[in-house]
Amino acid sequence: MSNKVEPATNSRQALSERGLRITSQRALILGVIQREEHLDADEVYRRARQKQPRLSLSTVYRTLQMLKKQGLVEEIHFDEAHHHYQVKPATEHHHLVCLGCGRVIEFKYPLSRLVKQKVAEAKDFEITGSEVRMTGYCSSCRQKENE
Amino acid sequence: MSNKVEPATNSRQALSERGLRITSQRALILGVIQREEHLDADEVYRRARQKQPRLSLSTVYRTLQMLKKQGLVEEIHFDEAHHHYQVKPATEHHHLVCLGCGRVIEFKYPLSRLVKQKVAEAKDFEITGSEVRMTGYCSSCRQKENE
DNA sequence: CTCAGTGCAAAAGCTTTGCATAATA
DNA sequence: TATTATGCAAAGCTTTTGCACTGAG
Repeated sequence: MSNKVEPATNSRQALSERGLRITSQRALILGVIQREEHLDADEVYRRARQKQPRLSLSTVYRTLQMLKKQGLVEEIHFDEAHHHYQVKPATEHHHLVCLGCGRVIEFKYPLSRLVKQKVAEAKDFEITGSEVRMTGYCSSCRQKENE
Repeated sequence: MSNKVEPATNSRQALSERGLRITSQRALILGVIQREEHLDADEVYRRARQKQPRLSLSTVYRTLQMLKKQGLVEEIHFDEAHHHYQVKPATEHHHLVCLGCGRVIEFKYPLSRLVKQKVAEAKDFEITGSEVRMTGYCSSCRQKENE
């Protein structure tokens, strides 16, 4: 009950505490990625432009990069040539990427906390983010192959 | 003792079994990535060109992509805009990427076999590759920050 | 001999950057 | 008002592709 705060509020606070300005563009972009997970830059752009048509793609890139640097957003890597973004999720989940159809399936991965701790200790490394990404073939793609 | 074969031989076999030609370029590229881990395409290119100056960068990209499709090579994703490659390692290891200095630290991760099995069952997914990537700050970067 | 693979050059993304303008604190 | 952030356009990267030629099988 103590630190259950509206995430948008949280992020705004984090920004202004660090002397960063809260512009309408940043608020909008933050809203978009809070509403929907692992969008790429262009998808964020297209959604945001519906509310603010003069928004530029460079602002999207700059904002995403800034949020990443501030630790508010994670960059995730599917098999493609570009990056996807998500606000740091409260309940950690990771990704299964199908090499056949490109579909991305999420899975919860509760062991990671333990693993993180062990790795952090062993390597004297402060871990701020983690991504588990597995590739393979989903059931429907395997079926197709056997026809 | 039974299936401990020279990896290069292994890969060549795998290719010819699938009706793919073994050209001097492919042999060379395979050799390069067997000798050194997580190189990016351009690094592979530069090393390979020392032995075969007429090699083209497109061939490197095409070969790496083909080897990935054949499951002989894994694509790994550091924080940069391009991909790195490694032959599928016998002893699985993953990566810790320092956001301060960019250094990449490897770590062994024995739990993954178990996790893979569980995830594969739960999601009905055939897993062919996995990558665990953690980001954060290494000890020397943390020290610098506290000075 | 045939067709898969290569080299070259050009195209096609995604992402970054310079600079003048606009907006926040 | 003093900066910081934005928009636009152009540049910069990595990666992909078309096409004629070469070489493995």
